[in-house]
Amino acid sequence: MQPNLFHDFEPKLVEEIEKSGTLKKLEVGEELMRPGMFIRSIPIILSGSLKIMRQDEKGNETFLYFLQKGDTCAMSLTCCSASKPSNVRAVAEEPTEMLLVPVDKLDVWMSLYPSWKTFVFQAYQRRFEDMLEAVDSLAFRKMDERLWRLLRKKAGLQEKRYVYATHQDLSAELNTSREVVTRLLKKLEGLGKIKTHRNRIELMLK
DNA sequence: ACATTAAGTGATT
DNA sequence: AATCACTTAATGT
Repeated sequence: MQPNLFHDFEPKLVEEIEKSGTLKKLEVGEELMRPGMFIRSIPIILSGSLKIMRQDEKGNETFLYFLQKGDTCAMSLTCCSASKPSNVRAVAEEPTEMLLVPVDKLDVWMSLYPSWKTFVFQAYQRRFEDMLEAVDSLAFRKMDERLWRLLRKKAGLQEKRYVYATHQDLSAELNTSREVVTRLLKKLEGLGKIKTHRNRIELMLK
């Protein structure tokens, strides 16, 4: 085992992990867990990476985050202790090795080893940060809709009108960059929804 | 004609 | 989607 990975664990804890953990290897694309599955052990990634995704009813998947060397699955931690099924899907992004630790050890180690508590805490913190990023990009991918709404709002929701504003102005209102607005406007123009002029946008409300 | 500002583009992360 | 670097087009003086 790689001692460097567990350098801030108490020797005693490392010993326990080695004793109770089982090694598991996944090839690219192999699934570790899917929504609905119950988990009876939590993984600690030794090498490679796992892609964690959320799945909606129709099977559309949205990326949540990657688990890499030294990471553990925050979902597993909560699912395990609450005996709830998984609500995410985990697939190997590359050949991945991990250590599977039985659930029942968690609580014991939690109270026994401060470093384990820290490890778990940090796992949550990192996951949370990654999730925020995912949320951000999701929220921002609605930019085309936000722009279209803004234009209609500025046009006063009336028949064919002009909006007097530069791309810069619009981008400032939407908290995005001028280039993005330019490109989205061009897209809208291609769809025949608007016509662009200098300092002015013409809404084509048929 | 020249300078300034708005708009368009491509590449990169 | 954001940033950067750069080009091109429109406008004002």
